[in-house]
Amino acid sequence: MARWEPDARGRLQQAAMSLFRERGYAEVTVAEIADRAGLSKRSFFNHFADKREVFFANAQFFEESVLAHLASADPRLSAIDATVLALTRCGLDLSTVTSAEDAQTRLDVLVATPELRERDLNKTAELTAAMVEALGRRGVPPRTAGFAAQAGLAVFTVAVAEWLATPAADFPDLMRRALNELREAVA
Amino acid sequence: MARWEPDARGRLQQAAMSLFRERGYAEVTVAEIADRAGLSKRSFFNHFADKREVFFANAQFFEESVLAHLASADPRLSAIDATVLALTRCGLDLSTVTSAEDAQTRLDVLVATPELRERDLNKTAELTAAMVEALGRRGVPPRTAGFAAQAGLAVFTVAVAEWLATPAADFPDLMRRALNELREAVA
DNA sequence: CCTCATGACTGCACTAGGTGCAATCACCAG
DNA sequence: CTGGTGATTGCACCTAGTGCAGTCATGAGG
Repeated sequence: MARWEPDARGRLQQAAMSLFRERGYAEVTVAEIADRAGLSKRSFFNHFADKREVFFANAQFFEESVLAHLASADPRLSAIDATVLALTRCGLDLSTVTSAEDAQTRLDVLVATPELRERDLNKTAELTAAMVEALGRRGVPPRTAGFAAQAGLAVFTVAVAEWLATPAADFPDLMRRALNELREAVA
Repeated sequence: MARWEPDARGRLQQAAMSLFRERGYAEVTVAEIADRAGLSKRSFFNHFADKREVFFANAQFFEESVLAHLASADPRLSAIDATVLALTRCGLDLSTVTSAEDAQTRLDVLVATPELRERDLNKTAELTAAMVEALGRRGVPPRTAGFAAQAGLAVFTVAVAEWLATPAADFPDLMRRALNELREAVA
């Protein structure tokens, strides 16, 4: 028998998410999360830098996915096309892993908690920076890369919101439409 | 003689900014800020919701300025044109009130402090939402307004960075150039 | 079989951000 | 003279987060 139950990090994440869903982020203490996971408060902070991070434990997976798709996109594509393509594929990947309801409840906790929205913006900014770097490796100048990455993510956000509202819709099509709307908006 | 020195809020803000410049945000405690302003820690939290807010005390002024310019822009202008115009005027206003060095040192503290960068993203998001609402009052549909506001702010950020690097440059021209670059990037 | 380094986990003490509540007291209106 | 207002405060308290020293099963090597 193992000295400790396996996957402490995963247990903390699950305990946290269920508690957040039950009572809301603000009403849950780190000590409670750790308790439910069978660990100490101190151990929680060995696995997560702060209380907010546990909510974004799988967001890193998303970032890696975007970057991988971006790296493998046809080098002849323009910055914006490569970005939108990568995010489209990412969205499709995500929709196979996560159900629309899970995504929705997660989003509910997010929008209900200013502290988490703030951190979410930060994650998005970090992702943007990483995408700029990835585009840089494709020879895209930084300024252009910054605009393309921000535009791509704006389009993605809109498309995901649409998809949550109508899960039957075709995601790549939603991305195309949103991109066209953005183009018209800045023209 | 007044019971209390006037402008407690302003004193707190000044005390905070000078301490942040001297030793960096993280090395300063709220108690120290309150001390220097001749107030108690408890009073600090009567004026500011948390430690980060004191750094953005005048950001609200900027938001009001943007919205005023947006409301007074020619109604025949497109969403993106009105947005960029408003931000251009705002930038000009700001450059008459604040010196480039002050803006630069403020920016230095910002970029050196993850906690403040996070809050800054939040402020930008709130401003975006307010701009979307203002554009809505001009009859712009929400989706278009969202894209225009985000694009405008992306352009503004780039133009301000350029202006800080070369304060002699013509700000409206920097805005025009940045907007053109964005259009090319998403085309 | 012994030993030793490793590494996940823990307890403890401590700092600092943040809140609720009751009290203070100059100022001002009636 | 009196009572209300409002900025300020002290105090008790909670929670997030950190540094440090210690525990102890496991696994490699002698």
